Amino acid sequence: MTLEEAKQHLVQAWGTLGSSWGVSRTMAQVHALLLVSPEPMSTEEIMEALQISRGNVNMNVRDLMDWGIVRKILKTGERKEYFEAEKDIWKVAMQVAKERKKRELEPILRVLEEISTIEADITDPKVKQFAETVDNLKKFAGNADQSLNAIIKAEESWFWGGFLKMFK
Amino acid sequence: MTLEEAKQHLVQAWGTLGSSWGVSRTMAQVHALLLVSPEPMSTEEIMEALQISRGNVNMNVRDLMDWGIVRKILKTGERKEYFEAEKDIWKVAMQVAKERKKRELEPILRVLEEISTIEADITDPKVKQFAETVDNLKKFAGNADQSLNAIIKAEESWFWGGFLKMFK
DNA sequence: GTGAATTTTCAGTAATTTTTGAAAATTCAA
DNA sequence: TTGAATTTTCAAAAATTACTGAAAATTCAC
Repeated sequence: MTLEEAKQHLVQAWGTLGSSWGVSRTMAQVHALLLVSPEPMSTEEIMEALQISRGNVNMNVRDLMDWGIVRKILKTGERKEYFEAEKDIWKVAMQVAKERKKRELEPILRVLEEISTIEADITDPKVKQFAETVDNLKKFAGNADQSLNAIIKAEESWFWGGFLKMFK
Repeated sequence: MTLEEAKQHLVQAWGTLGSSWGVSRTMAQVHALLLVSPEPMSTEEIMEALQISRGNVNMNVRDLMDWGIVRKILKTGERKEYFEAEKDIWKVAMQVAKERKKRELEPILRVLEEISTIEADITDPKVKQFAETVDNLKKFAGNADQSLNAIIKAEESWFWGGFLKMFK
C-alpha cells in the first residue's frame, strides 16, 4: 500500500465513522485529511483532494474551527489561508467531549429539570412511574456530566493530568 | 405541566438528542415513548402516539430490538405484539456502548491496522508523520476499546460491578 | 484609495435518508 | 385447511440534509 492509498483509506473510513456519530461525512473527511497532512492545507488543496466545492470546504472548515479542532494558519506575505488540525488525538477527543457536553448534555439536563416540575397526583401509579424514569434519566445524565467535568478538569491541571497519562 | 405534556416534551427532546448522535429522530422518539410508558405498547398505539405509519413503527421497533434495548412482549390469548423498553438506563447505556463498540470502534481499528502495513521509506518525513498519526489513532482507539471492555466486564461481574454503583 | 486576490454567503439544486402505504407474507384460532 | 388478524417488505414519495457555484463582501499589497 502506498502512502497516498493509505491516506485515502483513512479519510474514507473517518468519513464513514463520522456519519455514524452525527457528523457529516464531508466534515469528517476534511478533518481526517488535515489530520494526516504534514503541512497546513489551503482551501484549494482541500477542494482538489476531496473533489468538493469551495463553499463546501469553507463551511466545513469553519465548523471544524467552531469545534476547536482545526486552526487557521496565516503565512506571512501570503493572502491565502491555510488550515491545520490538532494532531494530539487526546486533545481532539477532549475538545469534542467538551463541546458535545455543552451542546447536547446540558440542554437535555435542562429539559429533564423542567419536566420534573410536573404537577400531578404522585399517588397515581402512572405519574409515579413516569417521575421515576425521569429521575433515573436525571441521575444518569447528571453523573455523566460530573464525570466529564472531572476528566476535563483533570486534563487542565498539571497535577491530576498525570493520572490520565495511562490512558493517553 | 400535565403528565401528557411532560411525556411529549421528553419524547421530543429525546428525538432531537438522537439525531445529534446518528440515530434517526423517529427511532429515538419510539424509544422515549416506550421508556415512559408504564405498559408495553402495541404497534397501533405507537402509530397513534407519534402519528407515523405502520411500516415506520415496524422498522424502528425492529432496529431498537437489534440494539437490545426494546423487547417484544406477547400477551397470552392475543395475536397482537406489544413492545417495552429496558427501563434501567444504565443497562441501556451499556448495551448501546457494547453495540457501538462492535459496529464502529472495531471496524475502524481494523482499518487502522491495515493501514499500518504501508510499505514505504520510513526516513521520508512525510511517511514518518503519517505513520505517527496512525499510530496515535491506534493507541487511542485501542485504549478506548480496552476501557469499554473493562466496564462491560465489570458490569457483568457481581464483584467488580460493585464499583460501578457509585456511578449508577 | 484601488483593485486583484481571497473568503463568505446563500438561493437553488442535488443527494441522501426517512417515511408511507399497500401488497405480500405469516400466523394462528377455529 | 381456511381466512381473518397481524406483521413484514419494499418501491415510490416526501422530507431532510448537504453541496454547488456564482455573486457579494472582505482583505490587503501596491
